[in-house]
Amino acid sequence: MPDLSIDVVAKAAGVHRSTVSRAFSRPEAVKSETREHILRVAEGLGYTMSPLAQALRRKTSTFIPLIVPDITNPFFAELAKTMTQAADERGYQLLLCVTNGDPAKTDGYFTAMQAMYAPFGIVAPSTKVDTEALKRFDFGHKVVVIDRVEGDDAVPTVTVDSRRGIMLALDHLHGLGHTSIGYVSGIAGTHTAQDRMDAYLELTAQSGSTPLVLDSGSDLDAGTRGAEHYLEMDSPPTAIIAANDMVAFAVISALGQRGVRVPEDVSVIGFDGLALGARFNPALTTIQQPIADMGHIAIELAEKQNADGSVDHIVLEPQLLVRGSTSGPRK
Amino acid sequence: MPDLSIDVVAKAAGVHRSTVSRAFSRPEAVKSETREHILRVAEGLGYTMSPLAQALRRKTSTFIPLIVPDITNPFFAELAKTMTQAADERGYQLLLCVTNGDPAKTDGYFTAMQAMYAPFGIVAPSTKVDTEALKRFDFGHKVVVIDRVEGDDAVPTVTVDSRRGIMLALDHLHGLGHTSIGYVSGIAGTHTAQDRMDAYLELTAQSGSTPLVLDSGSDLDAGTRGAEHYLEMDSPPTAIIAANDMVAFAVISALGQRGVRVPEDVSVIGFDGLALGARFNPALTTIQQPIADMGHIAIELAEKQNADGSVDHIVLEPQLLVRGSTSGPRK
DNA sequence: ACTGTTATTGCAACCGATCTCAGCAACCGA
DNA sequence: TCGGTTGCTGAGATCGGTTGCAATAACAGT
Repeated sequence: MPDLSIDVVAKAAGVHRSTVSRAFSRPEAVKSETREHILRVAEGLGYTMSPLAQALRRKTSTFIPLIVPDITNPFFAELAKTMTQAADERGYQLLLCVTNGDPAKTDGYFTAMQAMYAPFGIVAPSTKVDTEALKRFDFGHKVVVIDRVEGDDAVPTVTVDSRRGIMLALDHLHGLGHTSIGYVSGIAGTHTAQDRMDAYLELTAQSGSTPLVLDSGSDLDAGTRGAEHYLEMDSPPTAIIAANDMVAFAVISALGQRGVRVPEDVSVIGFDGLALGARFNPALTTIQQPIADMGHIAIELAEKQNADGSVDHIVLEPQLLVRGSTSGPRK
Repeated sequence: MPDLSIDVVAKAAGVHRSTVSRAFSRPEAVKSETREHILRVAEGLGYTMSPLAQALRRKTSTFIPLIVPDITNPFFAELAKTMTQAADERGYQLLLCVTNGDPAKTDGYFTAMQAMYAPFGIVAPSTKVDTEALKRFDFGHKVVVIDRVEGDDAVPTVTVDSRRGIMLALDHLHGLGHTSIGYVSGIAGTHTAQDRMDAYLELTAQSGSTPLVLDSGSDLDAGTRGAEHYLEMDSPPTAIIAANDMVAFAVISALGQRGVRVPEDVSVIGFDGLALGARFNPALTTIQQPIADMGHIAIELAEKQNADGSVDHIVLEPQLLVRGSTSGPRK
């Protein structure tokens, strides 16, 4: 592969390299006739521009980092999927950055993205986002966060309406005849997690029942602990809301190991709407987040911010997805 | 952030930029005194080298693409996780490339990685790898494949011993007293999938039983179809081997919806050893692949190939992981 | 025919490093 | 003291593009 630089194309097409450059990146600045000729020649040679060289000169690249705590978590995986899609639809390349919840790594990724002239980045946090920390890196580099942030200021966000989601879950369960409904958090740290829990607490109280938090831990073992807690109770709830699908899986699994059946003995509803839920045993009833939309919107927000400086906060509507893990309470 | 180039550091340290360059990338070529001074100054300014500029000049970067068909599949997610880890332990940045099984995209990613001077790439395929296609891009760019390849030649691979895995599963099931054992493929395309199925077929025949393939489709609905097939049988098998964990999940879920219980009515064993399996209902017995090892080894193989041109084919040992989805056959 | 646009294209500096080559000082043995 | 290493640093070309500016061509208007 004879090194294919812009100059060899230029020579082959009989023009100067700046013309080739323009033919690619500013088509309207070149006579259409010439442009087509150049493009044809380039095509023939199998030439593509070097994103590196471009980025270096332009001081802006097409690398966009997606910072997630754990790609193993299907929620982030689905997010990553739709985002890679959305990204390369627009000519970006997604850089997957996995932090394992380590803030130091997050910082590292930020400086790296800075150095690579990333036009912006997407953060799906596992902790409350430190807006100040973000600002430190905000010299021309924008970030959009997939979570709510405190103070509502400089950084665009996209989230789903947690309260509305919990309300949907509660309504569904009430409609089925449940009156005693427990909650397992299993996630903590993000504002979203907080919001879901708060919504549960408030809405339950409002409806006259007493909230019943089976576990508020932040790891996946919350499922196990929640199940144990459930078993110890004199009159356990007839339904359980899990803060997200993964926790719901864990709860059902732990319950199952102890002989409690879902939904026969207790209904369980999750929150996320993972594709995986459809293959669970039983298929999981859940509050579905429009993950695909979130990915696209995150990128749109970032581009919009870059273009006109506007900072939006998009809140999406969740949807109830009824599958097999909920039913009427046992008499 | 006053643009921090190598020149400003050079000026600040009172040396030429080439000395700064050497201080970073070839420390032994600079008087230790000078070097330390430079490093100190750089540190003070908060300077880091531009990976872009480096790559452009050196014609080799630290970007390493990981090409997977679907990050939503937990197997690839776990792989991606350990690989990002392994990658940035060695100073690389992993570029996640999701193909959705589209070979055209794979091609696109290859040319992109070529353009970015990636020192090598990792491919976890969803189809039989076309070695020839790889070669087209092999001008200085190496690839390691997470699957077996035909012909065994120029490309390094890492896989687990499929036959051994199936043997482990079969032994476990036999030990439990099962004699009639079915198989659901649910994946197809890769050599690995082929190998697992072949191993099942052979080993079953060898032990005198007749193989019983419930479904050999390649999508996840194989689970559903397999379950239906199972239900239609006069004397269904007492145990089922699924070609991978995801399919096992699907099978158990589909079976559950039709009132068949695992492991009471039928035992199911998966293949992969996903962390998720521990949270399934019931927790999934499975053949565990050493995914973390695979990630590290893949990178090592690539580096080794770059260094001394050697092409290795590593075959790892799978392990039986007994959890709750298998038990003795019902009388 | 002459001057004032406007459309195209070439020139050359520049982005932030790396690397070969050359220069220079200190050091070595004779 | 002198030629011959050896060690360290500076110069300047180069990687593959981009872009402001100048040059030329083409086209109007009068």
